[in-house]
Amino acid sequence: MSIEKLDTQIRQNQIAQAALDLVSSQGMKGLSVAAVARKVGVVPSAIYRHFKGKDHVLDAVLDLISHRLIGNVMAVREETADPMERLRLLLARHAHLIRDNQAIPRVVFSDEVYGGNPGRKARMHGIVSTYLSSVGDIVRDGQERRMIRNDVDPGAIAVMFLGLIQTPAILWHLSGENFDVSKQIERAWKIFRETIEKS
Amino acid sequence: MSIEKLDTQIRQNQIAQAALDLVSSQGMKGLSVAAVARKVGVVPSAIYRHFKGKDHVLDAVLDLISHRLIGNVMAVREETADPMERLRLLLARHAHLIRDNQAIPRVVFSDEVYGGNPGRKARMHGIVSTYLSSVGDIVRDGQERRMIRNDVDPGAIAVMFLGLIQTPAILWHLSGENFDVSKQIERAWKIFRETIEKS
DNA sequence: TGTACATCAGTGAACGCGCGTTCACTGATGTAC
DNA sequence: TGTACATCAGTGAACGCGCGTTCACTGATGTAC
Repeated sequence: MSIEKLDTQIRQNQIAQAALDLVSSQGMKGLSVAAVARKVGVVPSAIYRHFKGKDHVLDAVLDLISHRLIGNVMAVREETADPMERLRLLLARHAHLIRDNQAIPRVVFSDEVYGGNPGRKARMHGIVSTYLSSVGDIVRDGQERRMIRNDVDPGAIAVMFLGLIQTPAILWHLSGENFDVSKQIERAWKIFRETIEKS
Repeated sequence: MSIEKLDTQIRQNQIAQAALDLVSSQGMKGLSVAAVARKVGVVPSAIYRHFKGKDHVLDAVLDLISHRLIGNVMAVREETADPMERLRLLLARHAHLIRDNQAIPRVVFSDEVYGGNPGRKARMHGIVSTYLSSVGDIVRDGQERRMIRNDVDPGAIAVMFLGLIQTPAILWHLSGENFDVSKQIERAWKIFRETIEKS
């Protein structure tokens, strides 16, 4: 057996990504040190060369999720300057993100963050809050530019916005990936758009 | 130690309720046979007199959740005949339900139903679908009575409706129960109402 | 350019804990006589 | 009304499995000379 050695930094990235993939495909119970190691092509105990323990691997997964969310916001900011268009694109991106990374809802609702370690829960709260703030910023910008009605709180809009995707995402998975997310999102967006757009 | 014997039916109810409470307070990892037994006041192995195994206890929890949801729909149907008012009341009831039973999102997203046993996942899908159908029925009724605009699909409205609650519920928990769910729901409902109401 | 050495990623065996489940038993409860 | 018996809920010890983690080791890699 040829033993290949790689830098800790490379391994950390590989391990975090492998962990995220495992959670996406098999849920939190699929996130075992052994499974991560197998996926990376290494023996379980080798994981401890790069992470202090399983908990730290999970923290790295939170980092990945955080980066994905922030990345989507930055991407739509570059794609267009129109606030309404930014929201529409972000909606589509978020839908894709959750589809590709089913890990996200699973991690958010897992015992490990939802119920366990208070620090991790706070961290997840920070991630979600940051994301909502970004959405709120887009809305506020739209209000200032008189494109979005300004008798509504940007934060409230942001929360509703996120709600547009969550339920379809759940239905999509529960239905065995049969639920038509695109169609639902399209319909919901149409209604949502009329609602908040300045007439 | 005085040994008290109770009917299987009574015990099954006690066990299911204890299990639901445990998940609400400690998450899915708190749902151990030992913990359930302790809560009921019995030794772990006694659980097996009333359930074939832990999986069947979880199934009983699904039953409870299903009944709670259906119960809310039936309740608002009795409270008023006005479709719009029914939706408003259901929204409030659902918010309370999730607050009191944090088990609901945790169970829905748990590996046990979200990823594991396909039968259980299908069952959860049935529960959610039934609930959404009920909401859709209320919407359709409103459309037929010309109180809700009929250029929108009742099902799409139902999904959006559920989305109004889900995100606030998550934020409420992640924030350490600091997020003001009532305020968000109130604002969101106001916007949602204007949107779907026939003008 | 080649060699000796320090560093550290990777290995494999072993551990200990939590937890679901089994099983032979005990003794409370309700019923038939 | 009282007694014998069948039923079955409750007990406690024991098991086996999965899994996170530890530890002494091996040997690949890069560097100093």
